[in-house]
Amino acid sequence: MDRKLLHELIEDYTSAMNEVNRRISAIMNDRVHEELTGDQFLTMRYIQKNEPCTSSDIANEFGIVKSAVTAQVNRLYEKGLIERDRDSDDRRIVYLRLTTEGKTLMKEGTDKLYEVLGEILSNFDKEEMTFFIWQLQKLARILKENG
Amino acid sequence: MDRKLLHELIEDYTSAMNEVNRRISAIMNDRVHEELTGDQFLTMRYIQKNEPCTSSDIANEFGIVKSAVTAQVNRLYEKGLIERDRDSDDRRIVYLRLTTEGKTLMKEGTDKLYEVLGEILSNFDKEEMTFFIWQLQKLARILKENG
DNA sequence: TTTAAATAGTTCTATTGTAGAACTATTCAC
DNA sequence: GTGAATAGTTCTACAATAGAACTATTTAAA
Repeated sequence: MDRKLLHELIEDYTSAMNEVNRRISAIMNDRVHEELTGDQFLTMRYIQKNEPCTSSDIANEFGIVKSAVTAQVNRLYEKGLIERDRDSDDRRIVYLRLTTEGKTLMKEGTDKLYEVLGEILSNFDKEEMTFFIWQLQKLARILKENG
Repeated sequence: MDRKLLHELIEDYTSAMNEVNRRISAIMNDRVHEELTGDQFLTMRYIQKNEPCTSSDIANEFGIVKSAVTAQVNRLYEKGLIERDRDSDDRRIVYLRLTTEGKTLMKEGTDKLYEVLGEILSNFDKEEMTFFIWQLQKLARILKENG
C-alpha cells in the first residue's frame, strides 16, 4: 500500500480509537458504574465471569503485575464487594469471589451496561455490528501474535 | 434485534475492545514511546499537531480537568520537552509548544508508530481497513451525540 | 470608571493504578 | 531433605486524576 495513504489511515485509526475510548469511558463512568472506577468494574466483571479466580489470573488477564492486583483487590475487599479464601489443598492460592453485595452491584452494572451500550449499538444494523466486532477480534488476534 | 443476541454482541464487543486496548498500549509502551508514558505521548502528539495550544485545549480534548493537565504539563516541562509562554495581549493564556528536543523525540515516536502500526495493519487490505475506520468514526460520532 | 463576574491557569490534597524489589508461606522436584 | 519454583503481600515511588481554593487577568455591567 502507498506509504502516505497508510500513514493517513494510521492517523485516522488512532484518533478515532482514542475518541471512542475516551467517550466510552466517560459514559461508563456517568451511567454504568457510579460506585466503581472503570478498572474496578473490569476487575469485578472478570471475577463475576471466572469465579472463583486468583490474583494471578487477573494479573495475567489485564497484563499487570501481581502487586498491582493486590492493591486493587484490597480496595474492593474493603468495600465489601469480594471475599477471599485459601485453597485447602494448596494454601498458597487465594480464591476470589463476589460477595452478595458484589453480585448485586454487578447485576445492576451489567443491566445498565446492556441498556447503555444497547442504545448506542442500535445505531448499527446486525450485519454491520457483527462485521465490526469480527474485525476487532481479528485485530486482537493479530496483536496477540505480534506482541 | 433479539435481546439475547444483542447482549452477546455487547459481550463480544467489550471483550474484543478491551483486549485490543490492552495489547495496543503494551506494544506502544515497548516499541513506540520508551521515554514517555502512554498519556504523555498522547499529550505530546496533541501539542505537536495543534501548536501552539493551551492547557484548556488539552483538558477539553482529553476530557480531564485543568489541574490534571497542569500536573502532566509540568512533568513534560521538567523533561525539557515543551515550553510555555504567555500571550502578550491576554496574559492569562499560556501557549504550549514542543522544544527542539520535544520535536526530535516526537519525530522518532511518530516514525516508530507508523512502522509498528503499519506492520500490524498490513494484515488488513485497504478496503477492510477503510471500512473498519469508517465504523470507528461512526461509533465516535454516535458517542459524541449520546454523551 | 469602578466593581463584579468570568476566564486561564496553578497549587494543594487525596485517591487510584501501576511497577519493581524484597519478602513470607507453601509446594514441588530431585 | 534441601533448593527451586510458585502465590501472594508489603513497601516504596511515581503518574494520572478530581476537586476545592487560590492568583492573575480580562470582560461586562452599573
